[in-house]
Amino acid sequence: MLAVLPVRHTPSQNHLLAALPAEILERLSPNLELVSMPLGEAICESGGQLQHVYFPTTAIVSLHYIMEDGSSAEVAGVGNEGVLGISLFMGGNTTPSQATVQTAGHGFRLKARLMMEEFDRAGGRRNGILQNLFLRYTQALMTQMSQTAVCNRHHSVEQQLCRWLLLTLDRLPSNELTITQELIASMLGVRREGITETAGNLQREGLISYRRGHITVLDRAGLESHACECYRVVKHEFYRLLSDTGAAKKIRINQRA
Amino acid sequence: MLAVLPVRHTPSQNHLLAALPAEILERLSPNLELVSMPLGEAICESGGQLQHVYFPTTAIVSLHYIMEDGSSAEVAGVGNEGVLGISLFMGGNTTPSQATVQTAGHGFRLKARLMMEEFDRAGGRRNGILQNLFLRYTQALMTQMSQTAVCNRHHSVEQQLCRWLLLTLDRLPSNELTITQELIASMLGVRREGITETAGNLQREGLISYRRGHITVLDRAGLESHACECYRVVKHEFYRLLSDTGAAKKIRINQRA
DNA sequence: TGCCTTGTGTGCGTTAGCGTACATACTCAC
DNA sequence: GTGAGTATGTACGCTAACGCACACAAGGCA
Repeated sequence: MLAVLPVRHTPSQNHLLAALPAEILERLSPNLELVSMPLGEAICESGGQLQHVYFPTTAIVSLHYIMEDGSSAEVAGVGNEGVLGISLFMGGNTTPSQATVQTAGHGFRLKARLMMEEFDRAGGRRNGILQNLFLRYTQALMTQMSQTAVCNRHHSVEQQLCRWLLLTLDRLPSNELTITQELIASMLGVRREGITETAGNLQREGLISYRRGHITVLDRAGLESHACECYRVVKHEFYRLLSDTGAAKKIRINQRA
Repeated sequence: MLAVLPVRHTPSQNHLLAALPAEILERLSPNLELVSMPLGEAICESGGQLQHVYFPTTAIVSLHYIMEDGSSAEVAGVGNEGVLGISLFMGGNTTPSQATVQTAGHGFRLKARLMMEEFDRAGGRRNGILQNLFLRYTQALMTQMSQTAVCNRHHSVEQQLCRWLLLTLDRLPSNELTITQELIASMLGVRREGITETAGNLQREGLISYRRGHITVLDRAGLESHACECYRVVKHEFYRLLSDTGAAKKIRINQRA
């Protein structure tokens, strides 16, 4: 087996970091610590004082709530498009929901104190660019939560599974997700058997193929047509609020002007 | 008929405004415009450029999403504890969800520009006190959205109705809500008949009584015991993040120190 | 007063998803 | 290779909530 190459991990694999002006990113970089995020690990937000915020690069984290009777449901996901620990700069320092790694991978973390320094830094004519970006991300996250609420109310398990697969796929480099049906079921808050049946249908229709713990998306467009509008709404809103991956340079130019 | 007495309306009837240090509230007051918010009126956030933010005093506004097929569901409510138009300072300027007055009443509004000036104002050692307060409110709102998602997934219509009644009641001065079962149904995203049946049960148990368009809560504790944990979670989180109604003075003192 | 709109009550049959139980089939570690 | 442990497949009865259809009643307005 070849050695793992951590060299391949760079902060800009996280879109939020990548969208920062070079000046800020350079200032933060020395303090961005590469961490491995194994499946099932609890990331901050679980109750205690927040020590770090996390910027996933290849990992995906699920924000979910576990109820008194043990059942649970995801309210949103966070991958390379976002950041974990927003309750730090939102002022609450924690949330009632849990954050658990749903797809193992890596990410960068930043000490809470440094995050806050940067967040509170006054920028040009407005408050910090980072603050502006992170608040826009937070709004996009709210849209994801709202849409989850609506989706849970009105859409079928099949529609929801398709939505979930697409949202997850969008955070990954390949078209294969490594996850069990059991875990998907607990994210969606439905029975495992429901996922088995639905996944079977999707496979029969040639949209996906899967084997024990692995799902490969064969027909993305097909999945989209089976998904509810929620996928599009969330996607569109993330794009609208955070199409900064390309706009980063513009901001940088404005900043220097 | 006696004349309506708008004199009775003061900004501090809105808890968020009341929690502001006197200095800030005094600065804002001349620009706070008292507005009537009639049932069914659409409040900002519906797509266009945001002109004002709204601070309800006696009105209650529902944030909900209307789907392509016309069905809808509430994702959160905003009453005298909050503010409408957070997407202004969050940077998105609009949201995919709608905001509609669910209980007629009044509120104060503030021009978008003035809101932003105050939001971006650097306070003492940290950024503005107002910013801090409003971001904490936003986090509480996120909790409400998350919990709605979870509740929609797992809880019965009865549990949800109880939760909804309690949350609405907490925003009103009396124990009577003026609303039709039809409207409640569309908020919860369930059939009207489902509400009729459930409300009938609650009435039979002596928890509420109602007549055409009016519901009176008779046994608050009883309702709580029929509601799911979601009510408590949301309530607790609002308290944790915004128990500033009393803390306002403390902040003011700190500010002057 | 009486109409007419709007809200509420009730009764179907239908269905998606649940809970439970158990059978089969991968894979990984040994 | 073999077994243990975990993942997936399938079946069956059950229930909450749905969609629809219609009866009835309350209250505002003429």
